[in-house]
Amino acid sequence: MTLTEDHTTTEPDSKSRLRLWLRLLRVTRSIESDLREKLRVDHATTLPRFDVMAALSRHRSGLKMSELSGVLRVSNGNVTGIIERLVEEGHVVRIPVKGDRRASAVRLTAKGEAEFSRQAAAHEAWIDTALAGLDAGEAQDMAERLSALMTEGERHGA
Amino acid sequence: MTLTEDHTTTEPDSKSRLRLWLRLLRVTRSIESDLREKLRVDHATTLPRFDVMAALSRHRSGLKMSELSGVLRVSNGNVTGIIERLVEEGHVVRIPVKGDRRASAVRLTAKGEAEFSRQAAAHEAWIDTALAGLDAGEAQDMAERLSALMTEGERHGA
DNA sequence: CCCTAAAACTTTAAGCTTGAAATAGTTTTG
DNA sequence: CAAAACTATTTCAAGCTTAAAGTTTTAGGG
Repeated sequence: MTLTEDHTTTEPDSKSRLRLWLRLLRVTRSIESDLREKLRVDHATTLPRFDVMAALSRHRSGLKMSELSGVLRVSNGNVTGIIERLVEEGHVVRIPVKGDRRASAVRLTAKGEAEFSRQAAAHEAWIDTALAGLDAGEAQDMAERLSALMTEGERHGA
Repeated sequence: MTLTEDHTTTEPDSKSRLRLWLRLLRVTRSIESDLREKLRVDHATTLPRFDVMAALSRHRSGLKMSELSGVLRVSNGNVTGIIERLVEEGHVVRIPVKGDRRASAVRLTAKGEAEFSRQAAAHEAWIDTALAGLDAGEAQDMAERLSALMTEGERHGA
């Protein structure tokens, strides 16, 4: 169907895509795994906890549990457990939602905010190192192609 | 330091890289999550199980437990549990390693091979759909950049 | 031979994750 | 207004994941 078809070997596009997928998986898993280790060793935390704090950091006024699981695209029950630990650590507080006794919202404490800014700085520096092999132009280029993918797929009502 | 620096806004490269990282994470997580669901619903299995079977499918003569965890880059204990379930399902068998009573190797059964080829076909088709937004050229391009990243980082002795 | 170090695994504790079932509180309807 | 339908969240069971500790076997000296 494509005009740029190679009629000699004619490897189906699905092969290139599969290869890309495997590489995508390898790269993100590798970086993610290093990231987890850094968070564990240097900050005594985990990636899921970091993700939750990042979300709360972008919403200083707090988020309801359901909003949080919506933003992070994870299950409700999942968030319950993570918040439980963040509350124990004193990084997050629960606040009742006025007018609805079923719901409760969560917000970073001062301690949580302070801790998160340290973590976020380290995180950004670390990602910069991990992706140092790409210059800003390449990075932007890839980011655009990826977001094109996302809007096309349009899954999960992103 | 770069010659292509923009002296007006001068956003640091780390910002582009961070954005790329977040998008990378979003895309792979989204696809992975759909993949998990497909495997669960259509094939009554999980991504880790699929990964193990894929590795064994590429090594028909079998792999020792340690080789398997090496190939998959996961911990030893992890593989133990997954193999346990694959054995229960009859998709994999353990074979003693002659000359070393500590070790044991694993291999796909006939049933395992048959089941895996069904799964692999569905998997490739599904990835093809998920990445349909990229043509073969773009896919190859991205794949190359990613592998450059991997060899540079050279982490975990890849 | 014996003793110690290393190797190949398995087990364990703790945390993440999901989908499904259970709770509790709200809203809609007849 | 009471029953039914719906929402927000938690609880549960099962599986994945890791690091650390424990087991069994092998390999190397002495």
